[in-house]
Amino acid sequence: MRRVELLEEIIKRRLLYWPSSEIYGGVGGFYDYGPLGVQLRRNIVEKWRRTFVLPFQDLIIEVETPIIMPEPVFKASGHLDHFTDYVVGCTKCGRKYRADHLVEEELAKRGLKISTEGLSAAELERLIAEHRIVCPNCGGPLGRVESFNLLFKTTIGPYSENAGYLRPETAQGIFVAFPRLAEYVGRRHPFGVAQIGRVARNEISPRGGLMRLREFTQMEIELFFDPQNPKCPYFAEVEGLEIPIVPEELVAKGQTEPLFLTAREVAARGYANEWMAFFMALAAKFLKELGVPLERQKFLGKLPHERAHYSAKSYDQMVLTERFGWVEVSGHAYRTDYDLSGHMRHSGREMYLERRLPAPKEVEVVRIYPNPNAIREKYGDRIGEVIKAIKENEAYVAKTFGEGRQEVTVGEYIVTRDMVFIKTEKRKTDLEKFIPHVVEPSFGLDRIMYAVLEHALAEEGGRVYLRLPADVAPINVCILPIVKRQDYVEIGRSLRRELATEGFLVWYDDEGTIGSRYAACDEIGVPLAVTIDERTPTDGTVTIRDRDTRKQVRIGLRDVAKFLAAVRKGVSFDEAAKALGAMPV
RNA sequence: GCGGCGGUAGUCUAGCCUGGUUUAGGAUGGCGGCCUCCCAAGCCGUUGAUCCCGGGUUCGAAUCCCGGCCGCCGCACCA
Repeated sequence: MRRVELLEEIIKRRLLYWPSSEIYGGVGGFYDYGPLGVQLRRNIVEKWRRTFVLPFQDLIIEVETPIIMPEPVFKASGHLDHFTDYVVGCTKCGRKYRADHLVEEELAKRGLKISTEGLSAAELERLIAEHRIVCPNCGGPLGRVESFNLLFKTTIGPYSENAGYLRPETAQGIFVAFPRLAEYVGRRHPFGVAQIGRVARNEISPRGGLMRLREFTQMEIELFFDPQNPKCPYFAEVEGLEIPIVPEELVAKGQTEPLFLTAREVAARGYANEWMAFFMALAAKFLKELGVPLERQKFLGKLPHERAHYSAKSYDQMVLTERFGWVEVSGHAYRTDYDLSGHMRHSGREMYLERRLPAPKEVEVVRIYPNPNAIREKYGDRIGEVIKAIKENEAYVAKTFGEGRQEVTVGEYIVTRDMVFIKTEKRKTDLEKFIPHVVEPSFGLDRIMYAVLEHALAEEGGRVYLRLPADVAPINVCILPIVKRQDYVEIGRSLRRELATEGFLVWYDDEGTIGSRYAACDEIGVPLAVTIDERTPTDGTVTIRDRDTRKQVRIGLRDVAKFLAAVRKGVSFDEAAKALGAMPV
């Protein structure tokens, strides 16, 4: 725990992050990020984009959607029903249980298999009373069943009945915009949509610093593909990468040790489809490059009852931390067509893509023809709009009536069966509609940032510093005149301005001893330090120092930017020095 | 939400048990200056604390009691 304490102290003192609303006592689960924290987060986000989005930009696009969405979205997504927990407490020992789980388990013990899916609090209470279920811990009587919804609720506009919710995942904004996004990519598939943004969950008890926040940042991709063709065109690029994986079947046996398989093996053994394996391989590489070695990562298969309501298969990417043990930094879910189907059902909007058949086939098409007389009877002059709405949702209308229902809502109109004629026609086509399936990798930025900090912490002798990867370090370089002398200071300040203009984050300091300034820079993970000394004013050279080895070389002032750029790109200190013809010190 | 422990300058911490020389002490940091030419050196000055909040006990509370907030640990929860 000593290392954890050292890290905590640096985080507080150097203001990476701290509890929000502190002067009013603070609220659990909310944190502010300071200047260094913001920069570190931004760099991690950019690295994520460089890993998951930019290389595949012909396939994966990026959007940004609102944090607040209206109630129907979460009705359709299942969050209003499934994001609610029913909790029941023992009146004697005070233990709390998930009411639905408790009822199912207790009745299962008595050989009664029932599903509590969709039951209300009152119905659960009735079951508890009926079957005389008591506290499994102490046998005491159970109290009232209370419901707890993890969605933050708010109202949109001045009318309180217009409910809105803070999104619990960025995904829904993407699903809801699916028709437009599909149009943007020319209705080709597969395609993916990335989103980085804030989400909120009203957690019962936030705990563990950044590990369980009520508001946090997600980096997600919804990858839409044809379930009949689950091939990932870029799979060859990752198939050799290793994935430490504990597949479901081993989790079920109680195994926690991962198998180290290549992405190819993971897909071949059916542990995940190519798309999931693709993202998992990239995720493992991403965390590795952030400083978390593969041996401290694993992808844990989720058993059916552990999965979210929308998921047919899930892996949690876990990393081993000193402070919290194994924590989930990303979730990889196979969401099937759950979300798009749900939104299609609730909104009436079509969520199809088309696949081309190898040979044209004759299909029966159910066509809908509006019955103007019947429509005018009910809607009068608005007949034009109604007909337009019916035409736009022809397939949906046909399907609904096909199921034998007598009315259907399209847009703001209720269309009854008598308002349309339904005709079955035969047609040749080589297109077939389908609702795409979705594979979703979802990353928690805040947790990743913590894991990165913990893994970066280095303690050597009396020295404590952050060995952050150069491309995520919040500050790129420190500029330090060896002493505070006017000509050194001037050179230092102008170098600072020059580098800043070129897009580097620069820390300038001319106060105190050089040793303590090096230490202060190392402590926040600045990879390089430039020192201006007696040679600088005469020959225009400076020394540049490597954070990890404290090794120094001498380069020309005009090469500093090149050196920084190389190191930020991943070139080692020695290689950068060699490439620029640096002189040993 | 339950139980245990904790909360003193930016940071770390002494004092609390045993209430009163404590205008709450130290270290480190910040700021100004001196000195300083390579890995947290020295000197001078200065700045720093709602002792978490509220209430109670008492002549007197950082200190004792109660409630709350926040944090840590365990249990529960984490769709």
